[in-house]
Amino acid sequence: MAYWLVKTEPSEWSIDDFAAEPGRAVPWDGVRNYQARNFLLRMSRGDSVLVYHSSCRRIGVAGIARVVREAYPDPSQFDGASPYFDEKSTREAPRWVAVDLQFERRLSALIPLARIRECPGLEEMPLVKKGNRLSVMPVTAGQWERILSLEENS
DNA sequence: GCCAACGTTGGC
DNA sequence: GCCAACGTTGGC
Repeated sequence: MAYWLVKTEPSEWSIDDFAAEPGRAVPWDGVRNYQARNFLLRMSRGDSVLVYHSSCRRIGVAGIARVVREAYPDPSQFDGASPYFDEKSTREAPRWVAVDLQFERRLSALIPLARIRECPGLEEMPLVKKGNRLSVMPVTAGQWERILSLEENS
């Protein structure tokens, strides 16, 4: 059992969208960064995922999802009508993968990025490092515990 | 809207 | 293989 964090712009897909269809396996597609892709490849069914809202008014961790399908070729890379189309990708050798995530729960209150920055023990998260742009990242068990303790203290 | 930081591209 | 130019990310 491993822990992860994924970023999403809530205007595209938010924790509310997850909550609206709690039983659905939601394809987490459109990841077009090799480092992030490599983390998707390492996800296992049953892993827990923090859902983080970025580029919005209330930035922070909003909820938790679960991996329900491990990495498979991201269909959007073959779709000429998709913004995620990649002309250099082939079905024989796909470049990009998706996983499926399922809603687990909302946090009782969103944990703002500023609080995560302040929290001792979370300094090493790529999320809070200067210039970070990684949209899929691993979370250690200790970091997971600390983040969820911020939920209790809110 | 601004801008720093980063990844990718492409000429050489 | 280097590196400048460019486009994108993402907090503020």
